[in-house]
Amino acid sequence: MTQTRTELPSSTNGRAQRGSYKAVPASVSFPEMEEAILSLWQKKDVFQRSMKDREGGPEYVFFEGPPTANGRPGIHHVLARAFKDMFPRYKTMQGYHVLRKGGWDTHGLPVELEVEKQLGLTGKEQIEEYGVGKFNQMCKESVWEYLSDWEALTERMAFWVSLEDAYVTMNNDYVQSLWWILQQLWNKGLLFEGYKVVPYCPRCGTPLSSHELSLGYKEGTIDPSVFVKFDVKGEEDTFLLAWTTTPWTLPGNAALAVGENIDYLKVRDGSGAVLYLAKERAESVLEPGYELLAEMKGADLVGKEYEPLYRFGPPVEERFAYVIAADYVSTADGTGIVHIAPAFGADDLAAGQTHNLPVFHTVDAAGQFKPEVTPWAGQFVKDADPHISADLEERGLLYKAGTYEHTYPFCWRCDTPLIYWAKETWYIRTSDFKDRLVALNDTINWVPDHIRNGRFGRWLENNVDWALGRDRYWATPIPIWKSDAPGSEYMECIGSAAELAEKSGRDLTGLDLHRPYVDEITWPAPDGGTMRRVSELCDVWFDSGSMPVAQWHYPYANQNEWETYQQADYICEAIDQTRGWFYTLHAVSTLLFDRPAFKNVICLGHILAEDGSKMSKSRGNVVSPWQVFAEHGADATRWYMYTAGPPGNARRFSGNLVAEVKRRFLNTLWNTYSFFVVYANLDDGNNGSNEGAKASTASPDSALHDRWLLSELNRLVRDVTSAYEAYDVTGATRPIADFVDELSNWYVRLNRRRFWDGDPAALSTLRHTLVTLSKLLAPAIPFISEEIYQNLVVGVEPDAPNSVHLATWPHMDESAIDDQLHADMALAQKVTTLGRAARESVALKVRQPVQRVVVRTRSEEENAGLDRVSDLLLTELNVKELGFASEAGDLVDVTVFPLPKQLGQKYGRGFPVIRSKFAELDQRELAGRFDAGESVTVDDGDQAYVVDPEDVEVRRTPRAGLAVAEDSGYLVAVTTTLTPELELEGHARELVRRVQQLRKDSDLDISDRINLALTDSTLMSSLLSAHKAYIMEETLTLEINLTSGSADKIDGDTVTFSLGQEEVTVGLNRA
RNA sequence: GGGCCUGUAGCUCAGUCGGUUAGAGCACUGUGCUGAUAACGCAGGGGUCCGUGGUUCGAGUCCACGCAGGCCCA
Repeated sequence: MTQTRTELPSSTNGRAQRGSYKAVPASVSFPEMEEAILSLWQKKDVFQRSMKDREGGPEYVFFEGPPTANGRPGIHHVLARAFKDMFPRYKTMQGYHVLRKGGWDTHGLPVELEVEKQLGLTGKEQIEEYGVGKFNQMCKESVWEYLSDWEALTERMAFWVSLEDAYVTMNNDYVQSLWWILQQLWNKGLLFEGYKVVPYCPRCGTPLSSHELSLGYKEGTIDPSVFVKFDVKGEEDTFLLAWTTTPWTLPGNAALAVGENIDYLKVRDGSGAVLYLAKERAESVLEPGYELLAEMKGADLVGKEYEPLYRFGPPVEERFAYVIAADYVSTADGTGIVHIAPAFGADDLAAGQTHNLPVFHTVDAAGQFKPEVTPWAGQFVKDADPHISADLEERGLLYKAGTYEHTYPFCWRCDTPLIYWAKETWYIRTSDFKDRLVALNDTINWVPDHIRNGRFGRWLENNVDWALGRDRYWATPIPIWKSDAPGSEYMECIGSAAELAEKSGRDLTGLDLHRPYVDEITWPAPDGGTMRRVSELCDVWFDSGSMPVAQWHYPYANQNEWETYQQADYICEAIDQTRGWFYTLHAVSTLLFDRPAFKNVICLGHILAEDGSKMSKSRGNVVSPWQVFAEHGADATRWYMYTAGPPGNARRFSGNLVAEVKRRFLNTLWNTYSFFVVYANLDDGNNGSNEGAKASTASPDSALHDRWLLSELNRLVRDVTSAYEAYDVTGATRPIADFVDELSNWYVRLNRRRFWDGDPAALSTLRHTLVTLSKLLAPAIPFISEEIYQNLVVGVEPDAPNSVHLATWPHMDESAIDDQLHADMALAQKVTTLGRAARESVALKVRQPVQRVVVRTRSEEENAGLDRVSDLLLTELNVKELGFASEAGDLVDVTVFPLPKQLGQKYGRGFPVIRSKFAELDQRELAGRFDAGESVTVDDGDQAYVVDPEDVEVRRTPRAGLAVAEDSGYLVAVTTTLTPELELEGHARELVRRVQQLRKDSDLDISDRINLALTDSTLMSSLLSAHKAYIMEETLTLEINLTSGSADKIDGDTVTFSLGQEEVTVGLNRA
């Protein structure tokens, strides 16, 4: 509040600064201006100071989701970085200290693949041959391939983040923090080895990554299709019918799954056997001639037990061979009853975990049946398929068999069909924390809101244990050492390099905590074996999800920093991170600290090409950020990102779309700013001949306009601030664009005369508005806001902070907000628009004054409001008097409009009755009764409805001699008859306009004085006798000479045009 | 196959608690404009509010079932 007052002295602020602003060109190259601002920031060290100056203030914590620098940054990174940048800037201006520590993600498969490509290697065998040490060294270097691109782009778009201080996930300090976290989990018993179903190549003996998997899908693969009968216990000759294309998984069967809400049938087939299957599948699966016995829901089948097809190996304790419900069961193919083999399908394994089913791991690492599967031991599983079918057929358990054509994955390297196969790997037991994960998520502010209980919430509700292990090379080694003594289960989890040194009794200073070096560290196990590291590495998502801890090398250093920065106020990434970074941050924080890692998160949609298609290299529709910055600037790009639509939606992007916001918003802002500087810099010498005009600025209207603008400005501060507080980015930006439009096309346009006259109140109001805007815009468009602030504030106020990004956020001055004035002015704008439309309809140009405007509003209050701004309205519409339709007597048609909201809520189904009854009545009489404050009762024979005056709107429509325009209950009419006086005034204005245009065309300075020569006529002499002073004053004319006779006697720059019925020539000479 | 999101004018998007005739910008056409503005004002054409059914006096808005597109997973 103090701020508002100090910056708005009523006296001489605008005047005092005349000539003191840097001249501003009307058109500007934003990219060039931005480059200049970048070096200004550099010179003044503004970014560092924006953090340093706020030390001691409350902390606002931002976490940077680390990108990988081994790919080139694209426009989608600009999107994310624009949104990341905004809130730290806002909070800094609010007085918070915001540390902006950067980060880099450096491990993982993409890095390895890049290096494999460089070295021409294909596959793990070749990597091992090449040497893991050398390979990882290459990875370590490859990580920084595009670092300079990232740094340059980050700077150019003004994303303020400390890259020199960034955390790097591959550094030993970082890795040791990860080890510490794993040791914490280990101590809590949350790390365990279990099965994970992976796509597996039995020939290569290796799982495939999803990336490799996608290389090898083949359409039209032919596989067996068998329908198997599972004998239901306790029901004579009755079977559950299930379908599979992988008979070799049947010895691993542990259960059958149905969909709870799917309809099932019990039928008797031709052979007399009774079968269960889904109703929807019966027609296509069953041989014709079956008999329907019963119909039931899947839920009714749950729990039924059946005879296992096979019993290999030792007996198991767990209950199995019964029907469970699973929501992934469908009736798109098969029988609606799904065979569950936990060792051979990801869904199967998850269902098995849920129901505590045994995992029958019947297949070895070579894809062959294990010895206990006696009939087919040692056979490759795919080769065993026909034998298994034959066996079932023999036992009467095969309903039918055939082939099935589908898309199936093959090894991209050796073309062997892949199998889905349960591999032992390390897990984090997150599923134990499912309830906490869900409960803590409920406290997070998600933008958009639906992610919380939608995509993210559902993902948490279906939480399965986090498969942490990876069989690769370039990632954080899992720090578990295991005794190699036969049969030994002795293991230790190591939390730091120092601990490892102590265990091994070696000096490990300088040891690179990656493969193969950590694998070389061993020590004797207590049980006589040797402690060796397990072979696996961590999922790289564990790296980034652990950054709150690991970016500080906690707990081995920086305890204070950790205390301060352990929980983020704000993070922001794209929607694909729900199962990536958002999840891993949340999981690590929940398991370790039982609290969320972040309080607010903006989840961005993806960027699409201009036509809505995906942006990809192969389509050739990728937009380079550099090109857009060079053409339109970073501010324009950022502003487009913020305003184009809700952040969670996918947004289309192209240079054209950015060009549009630049033109519409940034240019308008810039021109308003440039306008201000031009007039604020005009020197006093210009005003000698303007004394008369100057007096007019003292009209009460000027105070009204200033009050209105300041009221709007403070409303804007209020709305933008609360939008920022709610992480509502469109709410924090779009209203500013609307405001700037009003500022330029309403306030400035209506008050041009005052600026010309140097009215201090107008200048100081506009300056205050522009300065406030520069602050409100600083977090969004850091360059232009800085440019404006530098000129309007730093240049003239030596004590002010010397960057807008070091300034404090504007305070809202509640006392300046006048809601009534807001409503009055909005109504005036509405009426002005309608009035112009009315003029348009009879081709009455605004320059031609008319006598009277008649307005119909929706209430008496609105009439009063319009009355308060009537001067303005009369000027805008160029009319002499304002009247209201209610006073117009017989000149109006009257209708009574029943208001649906009021009457609908009162009478419900009675509303249409009232409406039709009213339509039948005499409108003038009906209106008269309501006008008199009476209530009117209508009766439909059953019920009487009382309608009060406030339930209706009486609409009066002017008739004769008026031009009319109407919209949503408002109506504006203007008189169309012109008196000679009105016509003459119109001519005077026309003449002035022509002279002004001539001045412009003659390249005169706006303050040059002129002499005019005019062709003489009767019209001209009456025009001059009535309006000479006006014409001279408006056009800065010192002398007017009338020339009789031919127009070519007139010298100087001339223009000829028709005025009324006459041809007129004007000649202009500089005085 | 599952989950989440989106669908409103040729394009980009608003649309409050269900309530008066569904709006804005761009583009197009016409026209106007008194000295910042490659700007602005006004008008015109342009709508199956994705579809079907339901709830309601009343549905772009609420419910159900579909369709299309996007994303994530399988």
